[in-house]
Amino acid sequence: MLYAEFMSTSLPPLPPPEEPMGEPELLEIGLAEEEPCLRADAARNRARLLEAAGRLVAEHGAAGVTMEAVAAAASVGKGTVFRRFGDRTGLLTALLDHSARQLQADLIGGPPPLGPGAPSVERLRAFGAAVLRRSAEQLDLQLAAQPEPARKLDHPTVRVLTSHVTYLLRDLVPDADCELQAQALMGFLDPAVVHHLHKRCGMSLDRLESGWIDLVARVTGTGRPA
Amino acid sequence: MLYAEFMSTSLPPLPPPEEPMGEPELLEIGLAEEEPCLRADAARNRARLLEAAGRLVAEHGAAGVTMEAVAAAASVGKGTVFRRFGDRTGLLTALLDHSARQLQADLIGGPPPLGPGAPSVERLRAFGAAVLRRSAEQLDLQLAAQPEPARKLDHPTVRVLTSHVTYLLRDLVPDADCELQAQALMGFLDPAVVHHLHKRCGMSLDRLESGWIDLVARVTGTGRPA
DNA sequence: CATTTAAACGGACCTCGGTCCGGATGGATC
DNA sequence: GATCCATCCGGACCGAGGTCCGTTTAAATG
Repeated sequence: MLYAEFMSTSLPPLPPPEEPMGEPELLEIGLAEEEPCLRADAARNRARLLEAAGRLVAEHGAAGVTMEAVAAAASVGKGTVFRRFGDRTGLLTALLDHSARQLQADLIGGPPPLGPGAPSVERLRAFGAAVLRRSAEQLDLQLAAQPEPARKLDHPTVRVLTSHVTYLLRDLVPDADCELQAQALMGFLDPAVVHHLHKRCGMSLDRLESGWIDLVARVTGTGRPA
Repeated sequence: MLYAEFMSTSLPPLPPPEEPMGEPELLEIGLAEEEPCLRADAARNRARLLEAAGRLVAEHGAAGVTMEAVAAAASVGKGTVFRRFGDRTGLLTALLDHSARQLQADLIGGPPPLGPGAPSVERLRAFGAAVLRRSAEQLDLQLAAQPEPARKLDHPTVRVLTSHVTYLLRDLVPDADCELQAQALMGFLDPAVVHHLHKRCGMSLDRLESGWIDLVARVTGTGRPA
């Protein structure tokens, strides 16, 4: 099964989908689809809002990003913020969108070992390292952007990553229940876990990365890397 | 190292503690210590509030448990609810307290395979099954009771369970970084994950339980059970 | 241009979690 | 039983997220 095909059939709504689906070229499968065409003023305000939000994060941390504050900083009405981004989570997620797309692009078409070309085990190891690094960089934003627990795993961005892991696992341990094992692996990369281990318990990122490598080795039954 | 000793030294605040610590008998290590002695009226109100909250959960689900509603239902002032339980999370957690204590007691002193007496690998399998069952029963409450992501893993109740898993892993894979592997295992049992897989994706609890057994086998390097 | 309309705007308004503080009260002390 | 004070009580109050709706405006059409 082709990667793009797998990703597109494994992503859609909850009940596992059926339609075999046609073709690749659908790179940004799981990200907020570009609002097709925004009216000029809307686009301008959207840009203003993102810029204002970014500034607020830089100045006061994610906690300082109040919807009213953002609206004010962008000289825009509060309602506009909600219409454009839905809710606070949506706004914060939009702030992370660039790096999320970058990661996805690297997974799908970047150079090995993250992208295609390397053996699946190595891709899986590189995946964890990349996500760990990315989480560490933007931890407060990542944490603040999480929706309520009941929905966090429904979020397209997360599902794309989980699907990617599932895809790699299918290659490595075809007899296992890869969706479940993928979920277990992803759990380790959850921003909340990274925050707990790294910030609260003071573990180094290197240690977390080693933990990931080890975990991958155990789950896939491959030996530790040389 | 004795279990109680391990649990008590591995639990305290973030920076890994040192003091070797004295002795066992400290069963309820990680649960909200009983407020020593409550004034008569305070105790009465506390009971009323828990009863009212329980009723509201039963009637309208966890989402229907508003602090003001609980206060009203218990014929008590809103401030009283917060003084007693700190915040909404505290109230919901108190509602889960009984079952949490029960689980802890079973782990520490219950019959095998959950309690001591069985081989560690079997205890670990039983642990997952027990947590999975418990989560499934009280999913909405478990989800609603979660504090903000940045703190959820600091919660004593969670730390006790994680420590338990770490303890078992030390016996099974002494050379691994057991704290990290334990965290990975615990991730699979997170209510958010259970909710996603069971409710949203429609996987059966049996399937999740099998996934756990398999995960344990992989992480510990023991074969699948007979 | 004039017209039309879907889309965007903005801020009043609502709810809910959480805080504060002046007043009431349980219970220990004498 | 009178006194005293730590504790508790209650509800006014605040801030932040989220909704609503009457008004404005971009831009497509003729």
